[in-house]
Amino acid sequence: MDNIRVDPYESVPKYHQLYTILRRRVEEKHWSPHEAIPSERDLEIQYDVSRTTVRKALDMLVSDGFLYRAHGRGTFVARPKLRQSLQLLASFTDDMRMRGFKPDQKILSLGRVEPSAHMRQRLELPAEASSVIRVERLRYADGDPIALHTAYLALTPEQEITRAELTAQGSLYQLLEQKFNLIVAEADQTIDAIVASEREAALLQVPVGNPLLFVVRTTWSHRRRPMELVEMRYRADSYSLTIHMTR
Amino acid sequence: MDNIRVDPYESVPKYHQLYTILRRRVEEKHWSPHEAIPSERDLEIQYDVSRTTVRKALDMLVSDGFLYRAHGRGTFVARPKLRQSLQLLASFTDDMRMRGFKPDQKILSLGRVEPSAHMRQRLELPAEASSVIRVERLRYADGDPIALHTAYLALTPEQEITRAELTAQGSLYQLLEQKFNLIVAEADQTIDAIVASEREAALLQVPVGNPLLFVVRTTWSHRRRPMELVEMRYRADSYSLTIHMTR
DNA sequence: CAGTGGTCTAGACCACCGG
DNA sequence: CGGTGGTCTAGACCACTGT
Repeated sequence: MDNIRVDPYESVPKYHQLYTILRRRVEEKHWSPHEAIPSERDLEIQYDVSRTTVRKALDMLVSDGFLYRAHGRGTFVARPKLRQSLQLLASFTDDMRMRGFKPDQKILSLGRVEPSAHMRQRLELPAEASSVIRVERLRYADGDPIALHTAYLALTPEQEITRAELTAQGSLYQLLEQKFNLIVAEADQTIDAIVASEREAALLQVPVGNPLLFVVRTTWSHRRRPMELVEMRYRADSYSLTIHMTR
Repeated sequence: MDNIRVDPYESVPKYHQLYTILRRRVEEKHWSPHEAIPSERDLEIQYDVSRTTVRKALDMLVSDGFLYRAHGRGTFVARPKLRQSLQLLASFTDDMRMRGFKPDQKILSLGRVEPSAHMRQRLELPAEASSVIRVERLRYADGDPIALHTAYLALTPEQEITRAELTAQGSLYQLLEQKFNLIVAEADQTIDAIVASEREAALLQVPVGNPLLFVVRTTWSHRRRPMELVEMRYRADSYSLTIHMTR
C-alpha cells in the first residue's frame, strides 16, 4: 500500500515530489537492486501526472545514480552506492556528518593578507583590491585532527568576518551565505599527493614524511564570481575521497 | 551568418544536433563568457524545433558546464573550463591524449590468479569462479613512466586476453569492448595518498618515499555487471586529478 | 510591464527488446 | 507482437528579473 500522492497545490514541483517519493522507495528497499520499477506509463497513471513529468523525475534519479534505464526493457534499481564525498560540493562540516563523524575546528589564524599574482588571477581580483581574507583552520573528526585548510576569500574591505562568527557558525560556506548572500554554485579541484612538512606533521599529529592528500579548490558563487581559493591537506591514513562516475 | 540547421531527416536526435551546434559556438567563442545566448523562444524559431527540444539541448550544455541559467534573466556562457580528467571515465590512453601527451605502456605481467575474498565480493564472482585475469602495466606519457596499473578482470576461463592483443590495441577498455562487448558504464573510485615502496619507486623512477596518488576503481559494464577492479599508482610530481563540480 | 527561464499537459510516433 | 524507453510537438501558465 502507498497513499503517497503528488499534490498539485504544493509549492514543490510535481517532478520533484515524485523524485522524492521514488527515491525513498529505493532507499527503503521497496524494490531490490536490478529489479524493474513500474513503467513510465504506469507511473503516469498511478500519480496522475504527464509522462514528461514522470521522465523528468526519472532523469534526476538516473543522474543521481539511483536508477538506470535500458531501452526496450525498462527502468531498474541501481546497486546501492557508496556515499560519495565529492561531487555534491559539500562543506567539510556536512561531509563529516554524512560520514558519521562529529566535525570540529580550531581557527589557527584569520586576517587580511596581500594577494599573490597567482591568487589575483584565480580570484579575478580588480586592480584596486589590495587584500584578501586568509583563514587557516585545523579540522577534526571525532576529536582527531585530519585536515589543514587554508582559505583565501575575495571579500571587499567592508566585508569582514570575525573569529566569533566563524566559531559560532562552524561552516564557512554557511557563514558566507548568511552574511553576504554568497552561495557556492561550482568549483574546480585539483587533487595531488604530498608528504607532510614539519609544521603540517606537528599540526596533524603524524610523522614528518607521511603522505597527505592535497586538494586545491576554486569556488564560484551563483553569480559566477570567484569567491574562494582553498588549499586542503588531509591525513591520508584517515581520509580518502570517493567518487562515482557515469558515462 | 549561420546556415547550420537542425536536419529532421538525420538519425541523430534534433536536441543532440542543436547541442552540437551550440557547443561549437561556445567553444569557438562566438559568444564571450557571461554573455547571454538567444532566449529559448528565439532558438525555437531560429532552428524550427519545439521549446522542449531547445530545453533538452540546453540542459545538456548546462550539465556539461558550457552554459548556466538564471531565472528571469537568461542563459549565459560559462567561463572556460579546465580539462577535467575524471568524471567522463576516460581510459588512460584517452586521458593522456586529451592532456596532450603520447601514451605508451609496458605490460609487466598478464595471467590468471586466484581471487581474494575481498576481490570475490567486489567483483561479485560466482562461487565456481576460480580465477581472474591480472594485468600489471607500467604507463608512460611522452616516454616517462607516470603510473603503475594493476587490473583484475572478471572474465570466464573461456574469455582470454593475450599480450599481443593488448599491445596492439593499447587501451584495455577498448579491447574488452571489441572482444567481449563489455562497455564501461559506471565506476566507483577512492583516492588516497601513499608513499612509494622500493618496487614502486624503481618502476616509476622516483626516490623511495616519494608521494603517489593511489586510486582504486571498480567498474561496471552497461549490463551492470562488475567487470574490473583496478589499482592505479600515479607519480604525484607528474600527474594530478582535476574535477569540476556543480551544485 | 515585457521578457526570461521553470513547470506541465496530452498527445504522437519511433526504436528496441523479449517472448 | 505488445510493451518498454526515446524523441518531439504546440501549446499553456507560473515565477522571477530588470526597467
